[in-house]
Amino acid sequence: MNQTASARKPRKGRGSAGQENATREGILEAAAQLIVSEGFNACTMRSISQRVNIKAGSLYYHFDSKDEIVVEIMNKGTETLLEQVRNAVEELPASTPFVDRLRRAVHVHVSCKVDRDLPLLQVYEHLTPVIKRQGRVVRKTYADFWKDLIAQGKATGEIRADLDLDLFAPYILSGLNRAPEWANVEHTRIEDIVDMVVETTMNGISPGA
Amino acid sequence: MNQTASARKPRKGRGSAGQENATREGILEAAAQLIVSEGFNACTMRSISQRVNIKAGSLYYHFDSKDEIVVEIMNKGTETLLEQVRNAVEELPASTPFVDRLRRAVHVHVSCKVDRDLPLLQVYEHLTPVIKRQGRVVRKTYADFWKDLIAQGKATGEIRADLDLDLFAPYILSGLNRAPEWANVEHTRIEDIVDMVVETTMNGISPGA
Amino acid sequence: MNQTASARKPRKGRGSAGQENATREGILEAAAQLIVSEGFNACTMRSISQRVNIKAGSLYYHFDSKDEIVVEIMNKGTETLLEQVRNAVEELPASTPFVDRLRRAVHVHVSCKVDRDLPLLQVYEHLTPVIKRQGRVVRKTYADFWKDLIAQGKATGEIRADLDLDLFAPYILSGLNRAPEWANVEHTRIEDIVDMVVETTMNGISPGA
Amino acid sequence: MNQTASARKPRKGRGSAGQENATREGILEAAAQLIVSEGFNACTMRSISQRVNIKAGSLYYHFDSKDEIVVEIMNKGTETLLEQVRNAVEELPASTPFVDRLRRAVHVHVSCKVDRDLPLLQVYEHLTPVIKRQGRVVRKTYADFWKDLIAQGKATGEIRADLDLDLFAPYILSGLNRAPEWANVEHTRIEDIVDMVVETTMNGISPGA
DNA sequence: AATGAATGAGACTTCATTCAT
DNA sequence: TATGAATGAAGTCTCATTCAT
Repeated sequence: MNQTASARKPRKGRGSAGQENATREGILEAAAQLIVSEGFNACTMRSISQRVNIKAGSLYYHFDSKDEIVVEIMNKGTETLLEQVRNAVEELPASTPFVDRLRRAVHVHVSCKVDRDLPLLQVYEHLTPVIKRQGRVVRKTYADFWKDLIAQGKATGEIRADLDLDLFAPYILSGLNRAPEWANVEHTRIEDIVDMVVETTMNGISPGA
Repeated sequence: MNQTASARKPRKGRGSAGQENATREGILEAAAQLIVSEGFNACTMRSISQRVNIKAGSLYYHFDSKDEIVVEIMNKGTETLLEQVRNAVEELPASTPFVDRLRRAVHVHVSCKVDRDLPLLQVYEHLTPVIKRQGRVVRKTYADFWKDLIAQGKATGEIRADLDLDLFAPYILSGLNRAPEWANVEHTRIEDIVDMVVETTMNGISPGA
Repeated sequence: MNQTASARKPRKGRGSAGQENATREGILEAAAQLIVSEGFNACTMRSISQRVNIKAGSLYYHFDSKDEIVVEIMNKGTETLLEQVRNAVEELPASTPFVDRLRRAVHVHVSCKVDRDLPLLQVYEHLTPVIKRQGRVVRKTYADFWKDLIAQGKATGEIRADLDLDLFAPYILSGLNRAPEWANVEHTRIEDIVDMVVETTMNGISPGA
Repeated sequence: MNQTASARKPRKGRGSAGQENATREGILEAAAQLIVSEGFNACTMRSISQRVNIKAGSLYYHFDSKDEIVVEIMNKGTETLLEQVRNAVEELPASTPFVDRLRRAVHVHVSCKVDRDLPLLQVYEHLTPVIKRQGRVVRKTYADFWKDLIAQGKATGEIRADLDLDLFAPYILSGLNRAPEWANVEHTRIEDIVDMVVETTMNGISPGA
């Protein structure tokens, strides 16, 4: 179910997982905050360790390398986002029209990507392609969710049958992912962003629609 | 026209500007290639200097800092892109319908972003938000071009009057910029990408269109 | 008999010495294997502990320091070697001529130094002079055995009376100790090595002999 | 002629080789001194750099890695030793009997291995097998010199024809190399060592000789 | 007996930058 | 214009060791 979880170190052992996980999560959270607020280069093992109040070397008790930390952050971010969006959409009544499902998904996605309390979800945009590559698998899972979502619209005839989902899904996600970058979040209401995206996505920008 | 030109070192002074510029351009080109092919972290002052066949310290005769190099690359990339796209669109007869202008712009934009011979144009995606911020001004110029383009469509009634360009322009650009990332360039024809983008942008994905 | 025994931790106290010793030996064996197969630097407290299936910190219940481990290995190696060689020689009938005693000693020494199942005996060559210094006492015991052996030859007139044993004994041992290093053990029969050593030692390399 | 020389970095460029080499040599010398006097582990990049009065990072201008330094020391040591011994032997009149050639070679070898002013020549015994392996080639050259030397003795009938040089040469060298270890250099005259080695090597230890 | 977690010292290395020549 | 040599700050990581539990 959780694809990266299985890749985690089996260190924790028996029941003390609570405590163990606390430190691990703390490290991930701290690193994510650093990346998002100060930039990727400012996220050093030393700066991370300071935020968690341990010494730099101690990080290596919990992770094998800085890379492991970064990759786990990246994937956890995507996983969390998937969870949030999926849950929100699945909460909707089965009869909900596609456009409303879409709106819901877009809304949650953008909200999350902009929420300062969820640094893990914003890390992605700060990473270099070289690192991003290590998140392909998880990211594909997320893209697949969107493809499914739209495919359902196709099935009910609410979406054009000839739409190539393999092209369209990543395309729309690219636009959404950069919301924090292009929308001056301070001065734009999320609802306006969502409305614009949903409206143009469904009906396009030509007046005939 | 060249907004960063004023930031250049006033050193050149005499008449040998030709020679000077050659080296400058060489450095920028080399750095861009490195960033694109090996990743931002692999682009060090030394690796750059090797590609230009000089020693690391000599770079400082041409640039004040690495930052200057990177920022200039970034901005030059955007400027070149703007030039390419603008020229292509302006070449069209004045009577060209909006949808064809759009198609032209999208085509050139995507082609450039994917062209391995134009590393400067691909650097942007490899940069961290922290650095990207230093390219706001030039990037705004490029966004303004797109806003203008669409605004013309509005003026002729080919585009819905209520479209908020301040939101829509950066949104569509985000999707386009990441084309190299989401479209498996090896297996997808650029024409297909362009068609999909133009079609959904104009008419949306609902079947009514 | 066991000169390092007195250096051991007095912890064991009670009666569970059997169990205790088992772990101690296991640790020493594991460390020796590591040193011999992966090199001295690869022998860390953690790598040792992994081989014994305990955690690094637990090693300190059995030993005070890594140094203690290494020194004990080194000395145990020498002690074992002494035991082996001495037993082999003492098994010989009292009337055995010197040359055959020598041959026996050389044979056992070289065989042991080359035997992959006796890592403790091969550790010595992997140590730095700084550490080796801590094994002087035990090593002197071993050298004394050889001096005695040759002295017996002197006593029976089978060896030249003017030979300075304090110089010669360590000299010949140096050559023997490095057998694994200089003899390509894969392609040389131990018997050939022994024959060469004994022959040249007894009669020299000049043809007159 | 000099097998490692060609492996050196071609950095120096044109004529300033004198200055360049000075620093390089200084670094090697300093490192060798550290290894010999304080042990291999005490020879860190920092401690080396302190002795040369530069900062640790600056060492990397002259060498690519610590390994390169150590390996070069090791090989330079062997090469120098070869030079010394070969020169000394070749100085002898062509008519010099084998035993005197041998004595000369042994003398120079042992003297060098014991001379505190030639730290490079003593480094070898402080190295781990893992590192030593990287010196095989050069060391083979040295062993070959000794094989040649003895082979000449064979040719003139001064040495037994049936002696297996592939076994004997490395064997005798092992003993000689450890001279500093086994001979208490403070209290033993080098001449006595040499005499013992030459005498027993030529005539063996049996009285018949 | 053993472990989980951490420490502190220090290892090697990289890199942008400087500057006399 | 360019270089050789160095710097200083910082980076990631390793390791022997400690100690409360």
